[in-house]
This record gives sequence, C-alpha cells and structure tokens, in this order.
Amino acid sequence: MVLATTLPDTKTRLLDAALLVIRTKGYAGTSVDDLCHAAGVTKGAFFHHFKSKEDMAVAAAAHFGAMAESLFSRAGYRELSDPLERLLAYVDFRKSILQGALPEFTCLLGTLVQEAYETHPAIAAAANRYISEHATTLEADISAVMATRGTPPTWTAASLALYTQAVIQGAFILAKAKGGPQVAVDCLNHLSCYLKLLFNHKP
Amino acid sequence: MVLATTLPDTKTRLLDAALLVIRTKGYAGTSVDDLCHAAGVTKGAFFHHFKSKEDMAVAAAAHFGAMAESLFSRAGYRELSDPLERLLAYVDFRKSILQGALPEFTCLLGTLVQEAYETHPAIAAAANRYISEHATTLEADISAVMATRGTPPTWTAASLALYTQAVIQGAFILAKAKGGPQVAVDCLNHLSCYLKLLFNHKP
DNA sequence: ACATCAATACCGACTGGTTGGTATGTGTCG
DNA sequence: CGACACATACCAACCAGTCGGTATTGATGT
Repeated sequence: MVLATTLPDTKTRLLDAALLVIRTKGYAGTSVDDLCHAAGVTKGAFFHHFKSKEDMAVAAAAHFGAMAESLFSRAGYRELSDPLERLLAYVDFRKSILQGALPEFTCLLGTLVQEAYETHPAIAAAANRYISEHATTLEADISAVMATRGTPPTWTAASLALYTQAVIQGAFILAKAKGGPQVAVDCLNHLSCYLKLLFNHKP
Repeated sequence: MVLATTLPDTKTRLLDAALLVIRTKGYAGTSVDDLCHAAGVTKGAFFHHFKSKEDMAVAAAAHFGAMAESLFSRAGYRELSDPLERLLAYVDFRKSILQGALPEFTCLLGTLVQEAYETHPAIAAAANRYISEHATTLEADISAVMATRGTPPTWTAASLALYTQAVIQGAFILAKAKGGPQVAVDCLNHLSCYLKLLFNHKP
C-alpha cells in the first residue's frame, strides 16, 4: 500500500528548480551543476532527462507556460460576466501577484527570450510560443469587450493583447532595476487607466 | 600636426564592441575574448582598461547612457514648443529608431538589469541609474504638459515617465520574441494613443 | 512461485575545452 | 629613466557533456 505521494519526480524537481534559478541568475548565468544542486539531484539524472542544457530550457519554458495557464484559467476573475470588468480584473489579478521576492513573480519567458533570441533559436521560439498563447487567451476577452463596447479606432484585439504583455514585461524590468514591485504596480495602474479610457468605462 | 582622427582609442573600441555584443548575446553569454575579438584588441588591453568584466559592464552602461543622452538631446523633436506635441514627438522619434537588426536598437540597460539584478549589484545599480536619468528628462516634459493641459487624476509626471519606459522595454522584449520590430511599433502606437486620451489631444 | 531478461532511472568520476584573470615582457613617449 | 599602453603566455577554476556502472521495476517463460 502506497502511503503518500512523496517528493515530485526528478524531472519535475529539475524543472521547478529551473524556474527559480534561471529567473534569479539568467540562463547563461545558470550552470547545470547549479540546477542539479538546487533540485537535489546529480548530473547523471539531469542528462538522463534532458539531452542538453538548451533542451532543458525549452522544457522549462513549457513548464512555465503550463503553470501560468493553470493559474489564470482557475483564477476567480474568469467568472465575471461583463467582458470589460473581466478584462480589468485580469490586470488587477496580475497586480495581486506581485508579492514576495522578484524571482518568484517575474516571467521566465521574458528572461529567456532576452538572453537567447540571437544565440538559441529553439529557446526563443519556445518563449515566443507561450507568450503568444497567453496573449491569445487575452485576445478573446478583448474581442468580447469590443463586441459590447464598440471597437476603438484602428486597434485590433490582437494588438491590444500584445500591448498588455509588453507593459507587463516592461514592468518586470523596471521592478528589477528598482529592486521591488512598486513601480510595476504603478505601471499596471496606468494600463488599467488606458483600458478604461479606451472603452469609456464609467466608474 | 595631427592629420586626422584615426580609429577611436582602445577603450572606446572596447565599449562600442560591448554595446553590440552584449545586446546580441547577453552579459553572461559574452566572454572577455568575444569582446576583445570584436574590438580587435588583446586581453592584455582589456584588463589594462577594466579591472574586471563586471567593471567593464558598468562602464558600458555609462557609455550607453551617454550615447542615448546625446541622441535624444540633439533630436529635432526637442525644438517643438507645445509640450504635448513634444511629448508625442518623443514617442514618434522612438518609433523611428526601430530600424535595422535587433541588437542595434534594443536597450543595453534593460538587457543588463534583467540578467544582473540579483547577481551583480553594481551592474544593476548602473542600469537603474541611466534608465532613471532618461526617465527624469521625460518627466520634465510631462510636467510641462500637465501645466498646460491639466493634471489627470491621481497620476504624477514621474509615474507616467516610468510607464513610458516600461512600454518601451516591454516592446523590445516582444520584438525579440517575434524576431522583428513591428510589434514594438504597434506598442508605441498604443502608448501614443494613451497619452492623447489622457491629455484630451485634438487631432 | 520463481528465475530471467530488458528497460528505465539514476549515480558520480572523468574529459576536453573555455573562462575570467594574472604575470611578465616590450615598445613608446616625455 | 619611468610611466603608460599594450602584447603574449599562462593558470586554476569551471563548464557542458560523456561513460561505465548499479538499483529497481515489470513483463515473460516455466
């Protein structure tokens, strides 16, 4: 009889460690030994599960994408019926996540793509994929807002969805520069303000 | 009699090379040998001018900050007298810079701070300093807009100036993810739209 | 019930190449 | 001469990746 699920399996431990360590030290700044030490496994285990460090980064991007998808799809704001309220609540939800130390709430995909976009095409493609997937879920919500509130001149739902992601990524960079999340909160407040102005939100 | 200025001196060549190479491969992904090769100098010269790789990165951040300050202070949009037109022209000017390959127009400071914020405090501090200096010049322009057009509720010139920088940094990340500047242009268009809505700009 | 085989998961010593940094020498200019 | 601006050779530490080995597991034949 199996009493309890013990530790997550080795591969998952490595991926979880990768999320934290790479967000802390960057991809190139993280050695395979760093990862193994953080996950409490040996190098043999690492290269049993991943054929190279780059391969692991691609898997880590997928792991991060899956965690994010789970986080946002389960979040309470998803149940709001009014499309604009739901979109604004998304921004508020992102604000509420900005807690704890920087490596815990910043985006692995943004970190990866900035380092790897020229040197590691496979990593860049993976980061782009999961960023774009998240933007696409937003795009659906924005289309719903446009259907009820009217479409602002010239913009598409897709371009506005990408803009929100740019604001979020940029907010993380400023938070890293300033050493704390306050500036990121301010940026998300501006984003919220923009959305309300665009769609004539009445308070 | 000195006939002509020949090549820039060794230290400047190294710093210019650092701007390009670090923006291409990242800080940790760039070796001292890479830099020396790109600058056409030897390692002896490198360590003659910089006491360590980290020290060079701090100097490169200052070099980048000085080039940016020169670029923006000489730009034509500076001469517009209407504060709001000047602010909007700043965004247009930033759009016009998004030409050529990605390493040529992206921001060294954003790249550096994302990699170094936890592991190299001196680099992070330098990046923060020059990002904040640039934001401060913008803040003056924004204050002038507020004086003529009225202050939007709750915002300060400082927070709006930082927001513009977040949008720009985020736009660079998306451009790297998607492999070209188009998405960054779209983001700056949204930023322009926000500023116009905030300050009741009439076309 | 039990021996056998094969696949999987993991270990840790090892390797060849690269890294940031140093030590020493050399030419040049005042 | 001596301070500066490099060049060359070198080093110890570290790096990603390999390899021979072992422990465990589940399927199969008898």
